[in-house]
Amino acid sequence: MSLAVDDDLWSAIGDPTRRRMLDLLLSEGGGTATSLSEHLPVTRQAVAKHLAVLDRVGLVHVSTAGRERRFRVDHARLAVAVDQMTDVGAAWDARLRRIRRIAETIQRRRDSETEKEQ
Amino acid sequence: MSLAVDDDLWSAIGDPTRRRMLDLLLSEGGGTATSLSEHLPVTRQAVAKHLAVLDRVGLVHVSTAGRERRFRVDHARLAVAVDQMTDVGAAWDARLRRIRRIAETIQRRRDSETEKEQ
DNA sequence: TGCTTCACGCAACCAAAGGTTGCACATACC
DNA sequence: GGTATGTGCAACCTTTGGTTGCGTGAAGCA
Repeated sequence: MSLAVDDDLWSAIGDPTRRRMLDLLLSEGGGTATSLSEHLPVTRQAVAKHLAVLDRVGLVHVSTAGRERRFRVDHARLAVAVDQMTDVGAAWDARLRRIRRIAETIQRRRDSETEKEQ
Repeated sequence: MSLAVDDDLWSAIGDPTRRRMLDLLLSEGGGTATSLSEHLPVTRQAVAKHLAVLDRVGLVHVSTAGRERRFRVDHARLAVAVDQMTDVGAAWDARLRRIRRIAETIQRRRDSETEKEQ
């Protein structure tokens, strides 16, 4: 059960605004702080801070073109993040499934015992 | 592509400490603020605050027994959270997959054109 | 009964994160 | 040159995750 999750990467995609930013960057094939802020309920400065966070954990990369700074998603890195999410989800799912199975076993055993008593 | 994620629920499981708390509560079938804090690198008070957050979004429930307040995981609610994680992961995975497929198509087209030129 | 122990809750306080406004600066465009 | 626009930087505010300190009430024991 490899719950060795990269907390930095996880908390980077944990923020709702940053998740939406990644969505936008993916669907539009890149963007700037200004262009992203136009599709989000926060200011350009807030977006810029989030982009800095995403850049620090390697989820996006910058390329300066004139007075623009265009960001695009690092697909490989995002894939790693997706894997981590899937892993955590699968681990919990398995655990819940196991607990339920045990509960059902106990219930069956109890049923058969009341049957004997009758 | 239902990216209608419950931000409260998501950010509840977004915190690393809270994720570990849920792990502990699941594996030990419940616990108190004090018992959890013994397995975590934070104080009982910090754990208590996290438990309040988890309680607010319905991921755990309390039952008072004497001077103890025992918490246990709401399995159904956690399953919802797991579903959301899986959904987001699947959405991004699909998007990455589609982009890669398009890129490959373009590459193939380019290859066949250079072939013609020769 | 009375004293001690232990789980909790509450309040004050602190640092980091997410957000805002305001302003200075550089590049593009007329 | 002058104006518009994309950025960066700084100050500031609020929320959140964390701490310490202290008061209280139920359990357990002399």
